[in-house]
Order: sequence, then C-alpha cells, then structure tokens
Amino acid sequence: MSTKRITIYDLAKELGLSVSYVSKALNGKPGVKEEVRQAVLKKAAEINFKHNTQAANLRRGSSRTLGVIVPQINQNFFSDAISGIEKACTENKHNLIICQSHEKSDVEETAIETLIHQNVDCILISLSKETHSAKILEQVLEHKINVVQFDRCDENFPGHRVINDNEDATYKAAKSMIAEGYQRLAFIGGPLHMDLYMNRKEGFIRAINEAGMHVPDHFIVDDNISKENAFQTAMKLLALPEPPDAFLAISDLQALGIMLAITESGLRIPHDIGVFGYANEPFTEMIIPSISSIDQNSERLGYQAAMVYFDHILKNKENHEVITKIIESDLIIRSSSKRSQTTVSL
Amino acid sequence: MSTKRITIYDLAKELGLSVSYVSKALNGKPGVKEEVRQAVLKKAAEINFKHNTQAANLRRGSSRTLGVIVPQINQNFFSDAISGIEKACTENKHNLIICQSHEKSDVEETAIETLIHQNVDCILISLSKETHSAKILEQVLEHKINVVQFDRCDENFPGHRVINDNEDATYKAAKSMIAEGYQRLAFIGGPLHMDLYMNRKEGFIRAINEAGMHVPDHFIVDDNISKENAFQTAMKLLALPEPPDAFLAISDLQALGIMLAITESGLRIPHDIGVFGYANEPFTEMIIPSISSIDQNSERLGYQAAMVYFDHILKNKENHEVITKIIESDLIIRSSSKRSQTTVSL
DNA sequence: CTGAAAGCGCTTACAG
DNA sequence: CTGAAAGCGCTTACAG
Repeated sequence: MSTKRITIYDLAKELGLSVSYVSKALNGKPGVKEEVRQAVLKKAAEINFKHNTQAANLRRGSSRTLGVIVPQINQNFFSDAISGIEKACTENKHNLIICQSHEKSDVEETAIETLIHQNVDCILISLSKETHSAKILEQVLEHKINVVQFDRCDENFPGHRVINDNEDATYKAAKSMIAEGYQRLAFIGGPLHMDLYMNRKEGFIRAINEAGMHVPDHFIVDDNISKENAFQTAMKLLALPEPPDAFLAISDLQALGIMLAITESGLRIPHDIGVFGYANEPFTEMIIPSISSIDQNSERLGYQAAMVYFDHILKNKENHEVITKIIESDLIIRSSSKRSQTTVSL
Repeated sequence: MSTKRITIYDLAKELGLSVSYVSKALNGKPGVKEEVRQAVLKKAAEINFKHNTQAANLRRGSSRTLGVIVPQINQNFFSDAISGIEKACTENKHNLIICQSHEKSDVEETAIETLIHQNVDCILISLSKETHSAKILEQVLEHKINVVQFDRCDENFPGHRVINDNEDATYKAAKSMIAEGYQRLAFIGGPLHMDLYMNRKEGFIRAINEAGMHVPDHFIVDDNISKENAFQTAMKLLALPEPPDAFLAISDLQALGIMLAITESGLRIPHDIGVFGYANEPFTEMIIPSISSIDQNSERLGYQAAMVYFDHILKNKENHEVITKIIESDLIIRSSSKRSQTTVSL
C-alpha cells in the first residue's frame, strides 16, 4: 500500500545522471554545470521530489536543528523569545524543536533526553522554576551538543548565556518612582535561587541607597511570585501603621495582585500608592489604570540567544570563549506609577 | 576533534553481542532473554549511549514525529491547543515540531515544505488568515503524510478536522444576552471565507430569529477582526438614532475595542450596553468590567486533534473514514453582559 | 534465543 | 565536469 518515497535515485534515473552528481547539483555545490543544475531542479519539481532532511543529517553528522526548552509557551515572554529564535533559525536554514518543561525539572530532563535523541546541534534553555542546579546540562555537553542558556540561568553551570539587564531595569524603575515623589517603596520579589530575581532585588536596593532612603526590612519580600501571594503580602503591608506608598514587583501578575489589594484597601492608584510591574505583558495596557512595566525585548533576546550558536559556536569551533550577552530592557511608564499627572484611559 | 558518537556498535562490542540482538533488546522486542535485556540497558547507561532516533526513523520509514502549524503561538488559544497536542504526543511517544505561519500563506507553505522534508508522519494545521484555499494540503497528502485540520479549516479540503461548536456557542451567547433583557443586539464578525466565522454569525442569527427579534442589516458587520476595526464600527453604530444595546463579538480583542467605544460614548457597561467576547483570553477577567466570553477548551481541542492521528489514522490504516470531532465550548458569563446584577471587581 | 546481511536516503572523499 | 563506492546509525527480514 505505502507508495515508496521519491528519492534522489529516482531523480538520477530520470535524468540519466549519477546519484552523487544529482546530490551536488541539488545542494548547489561547485563543479556542476549551471544548465545541469537547472535541469535537475526542474525535474525535481516535476516528479515532486522532496529532499529527505533526516537522511542527509544522518550522513552529514549534524541535524541542522536546534532545540529550545522553556517553562511554558503560553507566557508572552517565552512565546516572543521563541519567535526570535525561530527567526534566527529560518535565516540560517535550521529547524527548531520546541519543548515545554511546565516548570518541572523531571519534565525538563525528559525534554533534554528527547532533544539528544533527536540529535539536535544545540539546546537553548530557560530553566524551570524547580531547577535548582542544572547538572543535567553537563550530560548534554558530553554528547557534544552545545548549550545556550537564556533568561533563567544557573550561574553554577558555566556556559553561554543571554539575559536581560535585570539589575539595571529595577534600578531604573525604582528611580522613576522616586522621581514621581513616592517615598516609601516596597519590593515584592521572586525566589532568590534564581539569579535574575536576585539581580532585580539588588537593582531596587541600589536605587534606594543612592537616593539616601531607608527601607524597612519587612518592605522587601522575596519568593512571592504568584498573583495571590503578592495580593496577601500587599494587604498585610497596607494594614501597617506606616504602610508603603509604592510597590515594585518582578512580574505583572504580582503587580495585578498588588493593585487588587490597594483597591480593596480603599486606596487609589497611582494617587495614594504607585505600582510597577515587570515583563510588559499585553494586559498591562488593557486594564485601568494601565500598569507601568519593564519591556524585556524578549523577541530580540531569543534571537540573540540563537545567534550565539550561529555567529559564534558554529563559526569558530576552536575558539572556546564563553559568551554572555545582555539585552537591554525598556522602562514603560504608564498610569500606575505616574503620580504627577493622572490620566485614565481604557 | 569531534569525538564520535557512541553507537549501538560500541554497545554490542562491549557486551560481546551482535548489533541486531542489541537493537532488539533495546527496543523491547520479543525473543530476547530478560537478563540480557537488563544487561544491555545497564551497559547502555554506563557508557552513556543515546539512541539516535533519526537513524532509526530513516530505517523504519516513519519519523514518529508530528508537525503542527498555527498562525501564532503567542495567542492563548493556540498555545493552549499546542499544550494539548504535546500531551498526546508524549503519551504516544512521538515528537512534535511546532511552526508558525504568522498569518501568511507563503510562510505557511514554507512550514509545510519543512515538515515534509523532516518526514513527519502527520501535520496538524490551523490555517492562516490569508489562506483562502488549502490546495497546498493536497501536496502533503501526495507525500503520504496525513493531515488533520483544527479550528480554522478549509471546508473545500476534505479531511479530518477538529473544531468547536461555533454555531452553538454564539447561539447560546446571544440567547443569554436576550435573557438579560438586551433588545437590540449587534454582531461584529470576522471574514466569511473562514467557516468558523460564518458559523458564529449563523448562531447569532438563529438566536435572534428564535426570539422573534428583528435585527437591522447594519447591525451585522463582517470582517471586522481587529480591536481598532471593532472600535470604529461600534462608534458608528452607537452614534445612530437607534443604536444597539448589546454587542456580540467573535474575539475578545474586538470586545475590548467595543468597550472602549462604549466608554468613549459616555455609556455604561453593562447597564446601558452589554458586551460578549469570544475565546476567553486571560485578560477578559482582569479588566473592569470583566468580559463575558466563550471558553473554547482549546487544550482539549488540541489533544483531540492529535488523537485523531493516534487513535484513528495510526491504528486502522485501511479504514479511510473521515473524522470530524466537535469540541464543546463553554459560556463564561461575567460582568460585561450581566445587566440584571452588576458586580464590579478587579 | 542469537547473528549476518541488507538497506533506509542521503553526502563525501576519491578517482577520472 | 561527472561517477562509483563507502558509510552515517539504526532495524528488519531471514537463517540458524
């Protein structure tokens, strides 16, 4: 029943040429007369020949395929990063296999195994929340597969990485809030075992110190990553005799939780209390008041992560220099942190 | 420089067995002593052998890989559908290659070419907005690659499809608005060359007719798919001497644009005007007022699309029956269409 | 229960 | 400019 696939043999026979010559013609290798090449291409289209990439990969020893593992594709940061990776792959004629870890380190390990089995040339990875140490990645290297970490990296795993200017981003966000006249800033952070959350916290502290401000210890809350946690924490802080008058969060969902708490406490945003989010998720500009946030330029980040492979690893195989690229993020100031001039729009 | 990959030959040599026997042991084929199988597995782990899936696929003639093409992965409907497809693939030990058409039919064609080159066993596709006819899919079939369409299908291309109960969803939504006391319903639709938009329109009309209501022709506007278009249209309709008192949209972004127009016209939602969206995007419950919408159960839809391949195509190759699965969607009634009892929450 | 041999569809030295 | 042969890493009849 299963009709056989049309191969390069069929093509060669049709044309009365040798298989190896046809292969060269198809691949645009030198030493093939241009007319012959055109004839081969024409006949290929005619008999509906499709090159079998997998067979070629097997012979060539490289798959021309990258793998990417992210916690979740349904977060804009990651789907945009993937779009950037895709773009780099298309430009460089590579394929991409996308895997999700769903924030679980065992699923992450399975994904890595799969990508090894698939013989990918390089794995781009943003670690799951659960992953405290990226030892698995060493196994990948043993298989001569390259690794580029992006966004969520393990600092103990030495290797290429592409990240945001996390410290600088929160530093600038905090400074902008101080400039708006907020005096008692609180910081709602993430789990400190992840570098990026640590850095975001440090940026906040730097801005505070530079301004000569004092922030009570209990105004800095780590490992508070969900909307619900942030809501609870904000409720508690707002009930204090001396509550904060501004919140800096490390995610937009946190910011949303905080805003809910502020409204519930009968206070106004940004008049009484200012709020700053992180990631610039689409909903930040859809709600009222719109949420100030930090755009991570995630598509560019993804693109650059893939380009570490194409520009660097692929081109100079001897050079074992480790690359670190920093992608600048942008401050997006909207209503939620703009005390000086309150505008309301949908 | 490039250390050679560890192959089944190395494994066989280490164990003093034949290559073919080791292969059988690894694949759990019958006719291998259990102790031998265990020994092989143990040694494989020991010398860090990783099975080369691509080589096996080449020999076996099937890639055990599915390909999925969606317009955009950064829309929740699609990323959730992909999660469902992934789940089905994992359960059935298949791999998945994800491609985006970015709503362009030429990119879509390239993606299809890529998947053919990758020798996938089946392509799951939701067509791009630009694709008026899915002739390319016929080419896929010529290559003995199966096709399952989901969500956005070409009705002229005969084949398996998994879709929502689009007609029923808008029918129910419209009925719920009528029950809330809205009298003059308007429908802001999509491009009619896509079945699903046509069906959504038909559902609306059925509800109207059943209620014995009259809807003026200019209250039904097709091909108005963006937020901006919907905004403009709503502005125009609201300026009429006899404006609508409710809007049914076929996307949440449209609903948002409509709400903006209502607010701008100095009217209140849902008191003066009701709004119903479609797709149940996360932001619908984040804004005030929250938007009533239709949950498409997209993860289940994706899962079922993949299961058409696993349950049906893979298992009975002789049986050429064409499958159509309908995934029921759920009405999610929130503030924007609830006139009887107005609740406000963040 | 175990193994020798052919072949999946290509590409890459090598030879002419 | 053109071609014959080997081999990428597996699996699958077939034979014993």
